[in-house]
Amino acid sequence: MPELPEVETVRMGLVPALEGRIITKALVRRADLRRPFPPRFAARLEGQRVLRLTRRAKYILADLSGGETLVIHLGMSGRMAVYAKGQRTKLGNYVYDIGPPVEGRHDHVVLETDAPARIVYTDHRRFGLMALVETAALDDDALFAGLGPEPLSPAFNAKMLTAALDGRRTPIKSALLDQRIVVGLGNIYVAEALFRSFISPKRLAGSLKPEQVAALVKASKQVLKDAIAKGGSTLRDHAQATGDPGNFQHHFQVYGRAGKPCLHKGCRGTVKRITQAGRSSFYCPVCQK
DNA sequence: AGGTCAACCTGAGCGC
DNA sequence: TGCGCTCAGGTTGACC
Repeated sequence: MPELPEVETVRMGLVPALEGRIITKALVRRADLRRPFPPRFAARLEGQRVLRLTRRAKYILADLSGGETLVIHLGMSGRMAVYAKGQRTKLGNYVYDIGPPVEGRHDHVVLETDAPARIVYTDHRRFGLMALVETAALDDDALFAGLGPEPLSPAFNAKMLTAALDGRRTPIKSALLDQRIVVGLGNIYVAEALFRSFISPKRLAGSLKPEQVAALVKASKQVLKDAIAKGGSTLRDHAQATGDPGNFQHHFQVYGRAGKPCLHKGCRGTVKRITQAGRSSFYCPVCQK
């Protein structure tokens, strides 16, 4: 599912239910996702107050009053949905109501807070993860050490990206997916950012001209901002914390548009789909060089 | 060292 | 109705 805009959308939706609230109950319905849940996971969450809810890369971070941070990754298909007390919400095939513990087959974690609210983590592919890390040592944890800068921060700029791409013989598509270079971009937004900057995904990372690097930085920031404003992109699984789908999929300019006309003004090209590093890339061979 | 690729897992969609 | 195949917002470890 989620690249930065989807994770950020979910995080913002969780704030009213979690930030400043006490986790009154935690239910963990299986032993693992992509990795095992931490030992005594539910017990370490219950009674904790969530001091703040932030995001780093594609991880949601909940700093807890006891000094640990709950780290959540949504993998490819993870969702987190909030149900306020007394509110009935239809999500997929299931109807939830706070009170009776009715969950679907892939609802792996349920948190309740004194908001009051119930938060349900759903992930049918189980590529997500949850971890507990000492807040003070967060940056040193293996999950975060070595991550590149946040794409929407000033730390992600042309100078920095030029240095990171220097000498790299991997396609620019692969380089941008590498979270050690810059975090948050995934298959969709890399395609969109390259399209907006007229750069072919096949170009070797180290071969970009300075003005192309600058354009890529600018386009990356802009497409991520645009997508956040639309609640992210829903292909299949992404949902905002309300359960509603995102809207940015209606604004894709190349992703998923193979065989359709290039949308760049004056370009008569046709969008092409190729496979790079085992994943689909979409681009216009005519105007993306 | 740097780069590519399969593996993790389930479900949806398609052709036959 | 069902089977087999392909594909899907990510990350990682094994391999060249």
